Parts: sequence; structure tokens; C-alpha cells
Amino acid sequence: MKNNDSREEILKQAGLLISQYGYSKTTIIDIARACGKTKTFIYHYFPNKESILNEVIDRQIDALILKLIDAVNQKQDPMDKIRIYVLTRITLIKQIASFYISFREDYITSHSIVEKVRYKYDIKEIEIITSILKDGKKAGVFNIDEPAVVAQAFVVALKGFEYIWATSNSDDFSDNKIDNMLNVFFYGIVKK
Amino acid sequence: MKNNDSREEILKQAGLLISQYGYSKTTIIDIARACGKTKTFIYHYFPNKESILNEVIDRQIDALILKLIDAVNQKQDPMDKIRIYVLTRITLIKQIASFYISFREDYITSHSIVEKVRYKYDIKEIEIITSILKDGKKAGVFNIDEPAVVAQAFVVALKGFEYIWATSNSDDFSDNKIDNMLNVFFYGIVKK
DNA sequence: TATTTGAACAATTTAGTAATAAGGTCAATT
DNA sequence: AATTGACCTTATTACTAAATTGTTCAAATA
Repeated sequence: MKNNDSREEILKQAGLLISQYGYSKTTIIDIARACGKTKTFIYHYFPNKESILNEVIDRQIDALILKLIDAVNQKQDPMDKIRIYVLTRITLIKQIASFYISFREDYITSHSIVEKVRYKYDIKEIEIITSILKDGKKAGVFNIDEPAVVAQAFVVALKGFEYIWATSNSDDFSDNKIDNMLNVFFYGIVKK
Repeated sequence: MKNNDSREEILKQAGLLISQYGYSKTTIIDIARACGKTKTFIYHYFPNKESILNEVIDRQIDALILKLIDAVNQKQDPMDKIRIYVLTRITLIKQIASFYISFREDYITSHSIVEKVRYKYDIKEIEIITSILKDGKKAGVFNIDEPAVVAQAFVVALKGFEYIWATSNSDDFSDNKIDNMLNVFFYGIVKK
């Protein structure tokens, strides 16, 4: 592993440029110039352009996941864990949304890359939720047959909300709606 | 309103061609030829190309909604209504999926059109679910504060599943998973 | 030795242009 | 009322040459 500062600098500049101009419009020369170096310099640290994008995205997601785990660890009660997870997730997604908006332009070219990342991200999210659900089950708080399946459903549903929020671009994620959704998730809709 | 058979024939042929070749690759001349007529013939019945696509999609969705309402009306119990709704929806979406796959190619051009349709479709789905939830509430089966909000959440979640199914193209919609999801929706995850 | 570069190359993208096909209009025909 | 041919304008295609981009490698720097 070569000089680490250089690697970091490249990743940082690449992230900034890609978020501003999109992946395909960001050239290797652009990244090199932003680092105050030449084109070949980049190839000393990365085998090709795509690997830079991959690592930029990987880091963002890893940071996101770490923050989510951190937020969840702040709470003891399984229900509180779920609630803080959802709230934190919404806040964080808003923050990095601008980066991914830059991908809409070159949808076709970078589609496969984004897909791959999304998959990795999904797996990690489902893991976190599954773990919370299992703990809650063990603690006697939750009554779930297959935590993994429910966790997957939960994450998928959450993505649905994220999509609606991203497209309608109205601040439709009011606390009221979140509470409503979580209440259904916790208690269901059938009268006891 | 001009000769209705001609309109119908145009819509039918346009639908077939678009589902096979996509919107942008289907020309007015193609549609006319498929009808055994000339280009100008089309313009006697439709003001422009986009209006044809709009009506083709509108009809498909209207038919879909009608089938959903029909399925729901077969059941009396609100929970059965929800269950049959989900199952019917999955079946129907599968059937028309091939039509919408043709849009992926010209994603950018036809994006706004598809968005508009999706919105109209969402509204109708939320209406149906809201109505079921309200009836269930009135009958004392459901315990819901705001049926409209819960209905929206439900439809959004359902779309999330649809997305997963569409992308992973594995037949992941096993009855087991659907039952799991519906059980959470009905009874929640909290132990009583 | 680790870092950085210039020169060179193949593959892609861009710019420009002419030919073609597309969407759309309208008066005339059936 | 239903259908068409001739016409117009705009968008798409096909083709070419020039410029840019991603990538490699031996050489220079430090």
C-alpha cells in the first residue's frame, strides 16, 4: 500500500468533483489537477477510474452504516432502537443525497455500479435491523417468527418511503407520518 | 369524437409496438402501417404521438385498477380484502411488467410521462386501501388513527417490494414472505 | 526506494456536416 | 366522416476528422 495521504487526497478530490459534475464528466485529469498532480500520478494509486468511484462510494456507505450503528447503540430498548434508526437514516440520507443525484445524468453508464453498491448497503441495513429484532425477541419484547424476513420487509418499506421523499421533494417526512408507520410496525392495525 | 373502431385499433397496435420496441423506436408510421393505414390517418384521431402513449398507459392502469377493485369486492372481511389485494396486485403487475420494461431503454425521454402515470396510479391505489381501512375501522376490526396516512405507507411499502422483485428478478415473492409482511401489518411485532 | 512524471497508444467522445427519417399540418380526395 | 398525398420543420442518423480520455511504461526526481 503506497503513500496513504496521496490516496486519501485523490479520494477526497474525486468525491468532490463527482458530486459536482457527475462520474462521466469527471476526468482523471480533473482529479489529478485538483490534487495538483499529473494524470499518471493517479494510476500509481488506483488501477483505473472505476475503482476510484467504487472506493468513494464504499467509504460514504461505510461511514453511513457506522453512524447508524452508533445511533442504535445509544438506546437500550429495542423499540427505541428502531425509532432512532429510522430518524437517523432519514437525516443521513438527506445529507448524501446530493452526491447520488449527480448519477441521474449518466444513468445508463453508472447504473450497474450504483446497483452493486445499493446491494451491499441493503445487506448491511438488513443485518442491523435483524440484529435489533432478534435481541428484542430474546428480551421478550417482540413476537416475530422470522426476524430476517421481517427485517428485509422493513428495509424495503423504508426504501419506498425514501423514494417518495426523494421524488416528491416536498418535506413530506413529518414526524407524524413516521410515528404512524412505526405504530403500525409495532402494534399492527388489528384491534385487540 | 371520431370513428371509435379506428381509435381502438390505433391504441391496440400502438400498445403492441411500444411493448415490443419501446416508445421512441415506435414511429407514427409504424403504428399507421400496423393499422394498414397512412400516417395522417393517425393524426385524425390523436393530436400527437405522446397523447397516444398517454392513452395506452391510462387504459392499462384503469383496467388494472378495475381488476383490483373487483378482487377486493369478492371478499367481505377487511383482512381478506387486504390479502387478496396484495396477491392480485403481484399477479397483475407481473403481467404488464414487460410493457414497462421497454421504457428502461429511453429512460430519460419517457421519464416524465411514466412519472405522471405513476402518480395517478398511486393516488388510486391509496384510495382503495384507505377505503378498506376505513370500513375495517367502522366495523371495529381495525384500530387506526389516520387510515389515509397508513394507506399511503402501505402502498409505498408495497412498491418497495415490487421494486425488489423487479430488479432481483428472482421469484422472491414467496407466499411465506407475503404472509410474514401481512402478519406484521395486521398484528405488529410487539408481544402482547 | 517511494513518488512523480513525460511521452506514447488505443479507444472513446466530440464537432461538424450532409442525408435521412421523424413528427406534424393542410388542402384535397374518397 | 374517413382517408390520403404533398409539404414543411425539426430531430435523428451516418460518416468523417479532430480532440480527449483512459491507460501503460520507461525514465526522472526526491
